[in-house]
Amino acid sequence: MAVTLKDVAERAGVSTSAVSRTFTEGASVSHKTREKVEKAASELGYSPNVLARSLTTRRTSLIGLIADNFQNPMFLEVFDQFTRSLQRRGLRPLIVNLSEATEPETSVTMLQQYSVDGVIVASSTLPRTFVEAFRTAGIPVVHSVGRPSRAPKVDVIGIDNARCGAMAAETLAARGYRRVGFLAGPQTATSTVDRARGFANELAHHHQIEAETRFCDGYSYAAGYAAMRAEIKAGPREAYFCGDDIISIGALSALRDAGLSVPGDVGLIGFNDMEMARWGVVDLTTIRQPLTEIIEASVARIVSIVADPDQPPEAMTLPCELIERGTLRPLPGDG
Amino acid sequence: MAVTLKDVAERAGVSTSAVSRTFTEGASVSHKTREKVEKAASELGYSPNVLARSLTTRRTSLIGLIADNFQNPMFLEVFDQFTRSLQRRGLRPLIVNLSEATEPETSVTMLQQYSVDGVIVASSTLPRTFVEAFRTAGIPVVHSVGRPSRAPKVDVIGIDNARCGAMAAETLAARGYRRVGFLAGPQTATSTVDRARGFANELAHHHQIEAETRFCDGYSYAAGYAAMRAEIKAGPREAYFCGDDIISIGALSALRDAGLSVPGDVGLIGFNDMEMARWGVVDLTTIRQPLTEIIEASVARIVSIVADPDQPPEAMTLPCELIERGTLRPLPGDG
DNA sequence: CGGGTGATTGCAACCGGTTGCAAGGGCCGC
DNA sequence: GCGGCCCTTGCAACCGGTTGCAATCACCCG
Repeated sequence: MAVTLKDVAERAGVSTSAVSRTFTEGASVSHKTREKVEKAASELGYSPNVLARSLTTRRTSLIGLIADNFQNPMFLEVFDQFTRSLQRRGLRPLIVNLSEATEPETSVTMLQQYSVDGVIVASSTLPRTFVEAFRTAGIPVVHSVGRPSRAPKVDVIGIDNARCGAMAAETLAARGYRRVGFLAGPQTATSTVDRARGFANELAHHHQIEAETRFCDGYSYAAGYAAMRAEIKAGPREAYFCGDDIISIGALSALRDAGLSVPGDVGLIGFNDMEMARWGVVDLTTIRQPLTEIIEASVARIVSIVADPDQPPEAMTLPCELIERGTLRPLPGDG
Repeated sequence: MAVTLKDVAERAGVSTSAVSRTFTEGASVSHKTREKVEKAASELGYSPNVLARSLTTRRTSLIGLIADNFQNPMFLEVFDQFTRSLQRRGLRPLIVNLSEATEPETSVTMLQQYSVDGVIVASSTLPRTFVEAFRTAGIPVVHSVGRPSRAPKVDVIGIDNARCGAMAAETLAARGYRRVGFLAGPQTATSTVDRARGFANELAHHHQIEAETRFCDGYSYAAGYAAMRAEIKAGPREAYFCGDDIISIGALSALRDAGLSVPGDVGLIGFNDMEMARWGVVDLTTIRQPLTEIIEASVARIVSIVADPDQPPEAMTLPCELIERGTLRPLPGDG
């Protein structure tokens, strides 16, 4: 059916090695042979079978891309950037949607069966052990949007979540909010735990501020909406730090549905600065996570590990910044 | 490095064929041999190399999934559902992000090199010829969210865009709007052209209604926002049919930013019924595209074609329905 | 013109599996 | 106890490539 190396070799009147070499960068082929082969190949419409090649070269250019959150629109940006970045380097993303099953073994086995060159885990909620399972299996892996630590067991690229929590706390404090809350992500997500810790630690310096945390079921609109409904029922606080922009938007909707205004009645500060935060109907004050940089670094890192697997794992922490928009009241004396 | 068939065979004291057969459904192996092999395999942590196997079986379980719009949050739902649906059937999605280059040859060659079993093109904007290139190359292909037609050259699963355009027109007419507009997608997208035609044809029955079409740069928030800005500048119409929910949301934001209320000053009806349309801050009246059904049917179809490639291509048209929310004024006499 | 050099080439083994075929083995009935 | 049948099993060829090695070739120099 498909045209093979042998077909080309026959047509060009050379050995299969010659053909193979024509398609292998840096192999020794004379100009004349190359011409004959290329002519035959293009007449036949030949292109080498990457999978067969991978058997001997031990390179598939396949990269497993694992994600577990398809409810958060930010992940479309994540996919867009990852797929583009990988493609630009000639790599192919093999997607694993982890929404259904989360045992590491399944994913490890599956990606092993496909001989992926490496794996990128793009999740801030998956446990560290999940990611480590790949390294244990000898598959190069990078944890993107993960939780950096000292002496990490796998490569991690992410942000200082505790620092970000503190940043949110400072921001709320500076605006004079006294009764504040943290609408956190799921309690099992390390990112949430760190943000909560940073938030609480910073607020400990501000004795007049009283804070409370409520965990959401997930990083999703529905979870944010439900959490804010519960808050409203219990009597809402003055302002909330939300563990993710999408939670903010859920909360924002719940507030508006309840006839409360933002930032008039309640202030909100989100996290991520996804594209929707900029939308006029949302206009969310938030803490920006440098997504593009994280993704670019993750891809660069996996490429580097694939090329030289014996590198010790590193943690890379990228800086976040406050993006002020319209969901918090202005700084006192600011107009 | 990795453990192979041969390692297992040696350890189990059997031939490689025996091992291969234990891992092949329906092959003839005695209970005793199978036990020995399974024991050895699990001790060694063996799992067969799918790529090597594919060389002889001619099946990779790889399905190319091509998309060209990562600006529209609806596509996260599309990815979620496609990846899950494929995984459920033991298939692996190989993503191609077409945002950068759109020559069919590149994608065809690339997917051919990876011996994908089939390809799903998930786009309502890519030209038909793009999809047909796969069939020409002998790769099973399904055009999902495409434009069904009589005697299609490739399998297509989609909706009746003209009918949907008409539905939008009827809806606006019934609510007594007189000066209406269509904020269309890109002029090159067949989906847009069909919707525009249906919209215009239906309005032709309503002589008192005056309509106009404005094409957007793409199915994105930014495009919708910009288009509505231009409309406002030119003096906005009473209501708009938007070629996509995301365009509606862009338009909605532009209207609110300009101090206009929806549906008080301007009415909006969208298209797709993506999840965000349900959000409180959006609450968009829209025409629902049966995404889940389209995706499920697309996957079922590609599986069927892969199993039996000689089927003539079919077009499948699924029904849409009006979802009434809060961005159009009520029907006259409706309260 | 012979020997030496480096570039080019083909052979054959190999990558990790599958599978047609024929031989071997167990079990049955007679 | 024997022949026959069917289930198991291993051999070896093959899937579509790559690559070490040795042979060949062209060319240069003395």
